[in-house]
Amino acid sequence: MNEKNKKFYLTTAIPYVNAKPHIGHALEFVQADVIARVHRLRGEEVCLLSGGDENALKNVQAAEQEGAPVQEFIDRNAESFAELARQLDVQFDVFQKGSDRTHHFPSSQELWRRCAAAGDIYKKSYEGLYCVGCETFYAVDELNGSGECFEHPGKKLELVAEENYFFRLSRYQNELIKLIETDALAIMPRHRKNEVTSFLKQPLQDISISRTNARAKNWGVPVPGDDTQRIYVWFDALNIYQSGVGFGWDEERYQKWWPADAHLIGKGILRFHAVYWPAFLLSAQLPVPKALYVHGYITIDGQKMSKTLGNGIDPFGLIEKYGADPVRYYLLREIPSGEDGDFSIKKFEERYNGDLANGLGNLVARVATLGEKISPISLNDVYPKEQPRTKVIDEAYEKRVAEFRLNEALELIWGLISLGDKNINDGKPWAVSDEAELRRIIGDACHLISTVSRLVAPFIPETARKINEQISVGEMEIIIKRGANIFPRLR
RNA sequence: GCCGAUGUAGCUUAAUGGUAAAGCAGAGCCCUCAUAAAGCUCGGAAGGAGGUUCAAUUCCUCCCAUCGGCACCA
Repeated sequence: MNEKNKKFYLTTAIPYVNAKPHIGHALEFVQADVIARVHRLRGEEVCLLSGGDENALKNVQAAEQEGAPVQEFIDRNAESFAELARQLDVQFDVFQKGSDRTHHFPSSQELWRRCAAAGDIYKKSYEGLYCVGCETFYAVDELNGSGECFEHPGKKLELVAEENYFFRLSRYQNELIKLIETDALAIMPRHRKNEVTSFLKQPLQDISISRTNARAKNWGVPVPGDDTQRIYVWFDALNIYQSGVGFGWDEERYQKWWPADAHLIGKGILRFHAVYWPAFLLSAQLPVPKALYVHGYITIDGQKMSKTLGNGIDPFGLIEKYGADPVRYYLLREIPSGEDGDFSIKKFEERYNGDLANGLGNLVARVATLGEKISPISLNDVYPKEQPRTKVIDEAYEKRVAEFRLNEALELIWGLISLGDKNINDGKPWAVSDEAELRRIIGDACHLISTVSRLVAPFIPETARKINEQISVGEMEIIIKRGANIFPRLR
């Protein structure tokens, strides 16, 4: 296989930047980073994209509430997301902002024009109950007993008719079903795919893809050829996946990267990615993404994250206290990749002490101490006996990553660590006086550790680097140098 | 309410139509190279009720609980 020339284009969801990032964003960033690093280590050319959904009305409202100019507000929040990525050691190749007028605006307008050219965009008037206080539309069942919104009781809602542009989603129903059933657009985990296919059994209704300037507060991408309307945020935000790699402004770049090999998203936005987005692309006669990886949500101490409970965990504080790798490790190991998971400081510290300090860190420390005296060890003196086992684990690992079961990939690696500890206990190198025998035992352990380091590298890159500083298996010899404990035990 | 998913040891996760596996936590033993680390042993589980089957944790039905979606809200 010629993997050297393969490209791999992965995206995170585009967070809307009306507030600072929380631990859920950290989860998604880290998961994406691991997948990207795995492909990079295979020698593929990788592009990992994130960005900011900045054209949403919520951003405008949040900015107003704070009394800040909208652009300034979203720039500040978007920067906070980018900063989180940096602190987590997450390497984004592109961070595409939705408010970028140079690249993103023309790109979204191009997508619009293509859909319009296909005859899939038409005007229709829409009627709804509008609360002036909230400046949003409400459905009847969202209102209280007297037909008023909960935020502004006593205030009558207005029946507002508005003319918007609609997208002929209904036209793509059959194509979408085929796409998803055949896994041309693969959705993982499996039950998320079922959710979408069952939704697609219902007749699809066309969706509105614009807002009047008044409702959009003159914020967002203008509709091509109609400056009284703005493009609806979802039509626009999804296109960040394309605008970030050149669609509408750099054809060569676009051809190189598109279609995306995978979009990593949270379960709450599955429909937009599995139905609306491919439909827009089909209409525009553009390739659709190949896969969706869907993760769950994080609870804190078993409870939903909520502002009113104030139980949010600040990812920045966590990284500052424990370091990036332990945070990455927890999110990747404790949270099943495609499911909901829980975060608590107690569990975090248990994972840290159990897996990182007593497990990985301790194994490296004991081998480094035992081996330093006889370093360097010539590879001629070593026959790595765990090689066959390593190979099996290697294959299983690849499979778990491809299936978006990152937590299980880590579980496999920790099995190898356990084996390393057991081999040392059995070999009792501290009691061995025969030097050849000692070299054999220690060399073996070093081989195993270097495998662990290689496998663990996409997950906890800084740790892999630290391991290699202490134990490095080269072409000819193994060099061992005892250093500081990689994960000092907590307490 | 409708549609869907999930429910396995104290916790986090596996596998499986035929004796339910692992890690952490707990108890005991043991080693001493290592971060009062490691290793070994032990106890401990399938939400509830039915059904299909020689046999169900696995397939089906119902109920309960949790979660998600129910479309122009990101």
